[in-house]
Amino acid sequence: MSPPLRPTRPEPGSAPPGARKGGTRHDHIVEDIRSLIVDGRWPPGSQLPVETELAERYGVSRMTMNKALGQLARDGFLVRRKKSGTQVAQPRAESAVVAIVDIRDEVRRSGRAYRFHLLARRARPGREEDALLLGAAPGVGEVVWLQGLHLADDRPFCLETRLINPAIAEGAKAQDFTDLTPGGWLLGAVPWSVASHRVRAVNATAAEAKLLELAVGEACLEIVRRTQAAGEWVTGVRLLYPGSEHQLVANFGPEAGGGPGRG
Amino acid sequence: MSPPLRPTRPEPGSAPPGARKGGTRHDHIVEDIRSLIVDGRWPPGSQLPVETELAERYGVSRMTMNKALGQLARDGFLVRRKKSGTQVAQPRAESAVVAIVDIRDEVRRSGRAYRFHLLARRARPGREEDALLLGAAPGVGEVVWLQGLHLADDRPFCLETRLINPAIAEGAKAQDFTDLTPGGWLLGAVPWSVASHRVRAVNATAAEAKLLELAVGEACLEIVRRTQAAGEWVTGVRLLYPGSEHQLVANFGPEAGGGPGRG
DNA sequence: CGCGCCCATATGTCTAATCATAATCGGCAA
DNA sequence: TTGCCGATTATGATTAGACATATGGGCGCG
Repeated sequence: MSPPLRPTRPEPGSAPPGARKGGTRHDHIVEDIRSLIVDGRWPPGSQLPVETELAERYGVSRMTMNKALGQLARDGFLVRRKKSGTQVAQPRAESAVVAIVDIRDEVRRSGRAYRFHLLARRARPGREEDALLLGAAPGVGEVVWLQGLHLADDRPFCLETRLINPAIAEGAKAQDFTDLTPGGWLLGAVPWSVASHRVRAVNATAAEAKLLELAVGEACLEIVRRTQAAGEWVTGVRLLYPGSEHQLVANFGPEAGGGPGRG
Repeated sequence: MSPPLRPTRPEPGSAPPGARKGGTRHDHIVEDIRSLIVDGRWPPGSQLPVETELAERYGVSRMTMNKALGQLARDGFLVRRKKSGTQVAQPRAESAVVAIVDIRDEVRRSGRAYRFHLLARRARPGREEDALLLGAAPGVGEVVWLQGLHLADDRPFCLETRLINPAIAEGAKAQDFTDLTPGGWLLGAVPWSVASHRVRAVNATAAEAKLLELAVGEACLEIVRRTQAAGEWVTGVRLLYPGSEHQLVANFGPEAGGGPGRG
């Protein structure tokens, strides 16, 4: 069950108390310990010295050490239990997180020119098939349906099909989406959003293939995002990427922690 | 650009100082403010009272309030800048995180019986094509190559192709994978792992389609995971899911935060 | 009127101290 | 030997106080 060698009381490797140059003290400590763990110098399951001793070794107060250890625990690198002390966490599952980023940023980051081309827009009553995009029936009210193409260097990059709740996102009927993307506009117009995502692989239909300039049946990455605000649905969108064009990438440590920025 | 109504100094809604029942004080405050934000009562961009005032209203010290606000800022709900004070964050991008979970857990959670069927295993010198799975050349040493099928109720669920570094993962040549999955075995045998993931949509080749009992060319979700330990590659794996079978789901708040557990 | 300096201010960080909580360890008794 | 119970101990939470730092706005000078 357990590897042959597993130390029990690791030393805080190369951590001379006065050797930091930038950042705050507990940030420095967090980075130091994180590297010790990721590099394998502190294997999972190994016991850390007690808080007071670590604080002494790093030359900080127990509170500062506590903050650093608490952060590492919150990020999934450490497991802390009363009395038992602090241990390096075991990698729990082959889980990961994948970031889905904004399309415009994505295109621009790849050094290509971004453009959005609105293909169609209609205001119509909600239908039953809309539930596919929204997860639930849109209700009796009117919805705004639209379809557009995200272009990278004027070549198709992603096909967007979207439903907007005009009751919440006013102006959706009037908004000109020739330059601004519906997503970007909504982000500015709607107060808040909680969303759920679904990622699948699908074969391109004839219509989709034509718009994306693909062969019929080519594998595409489908991302469906449903956004809510204050309990009401705001928008449902289906993004279709050619499989050859797009990929989701994640680099991560033990659990999922760390995250994008760190403040 | 901005919504018509946007309060500037919101009140800490239903937060009487003595009305908490469980959890710690700053956890309670975090939950309270989070709900205020998610419910839309504190719209993005609105200014919060200063730390000292909030601390007074909640009946805690500034340190505790600071901890709560710092946590909310770390999770992306708030933006804090010196002098300017604390504001509710604008939803910055249409970004999300998607969790990739362990296959066995995944199958079992869907109520089906899980089984792994090893198709082939070979120990051979590293080749140049292995870089596709590992990101870099495997070096001069020997590698263990294997292919197997994850079955749900004895029907193909996922095709796994894997390379293992036997120098690190000893026993890879001898291990019997008829019941235990290679991924599960590696997690127990190898001390630590840092991994990178890539998710794409691909069309099934003839060989893949036959193994997964699909039509040739059917869209599949491809997940490539490269795992390292102590700077050395441990394993590279390619998981191929039929697009109709598999989907990745994410539910999330404003940025990516919140995460799995919080305690 | 415009530019730049200065300071009030709000957050950021850190400390020492105290109380709370939980879990382990060891002793004691049945 | 076994089981229970309390003492020990390590983390967790919280507080008041102090200093650091950045910055936005006001004020003065050119």
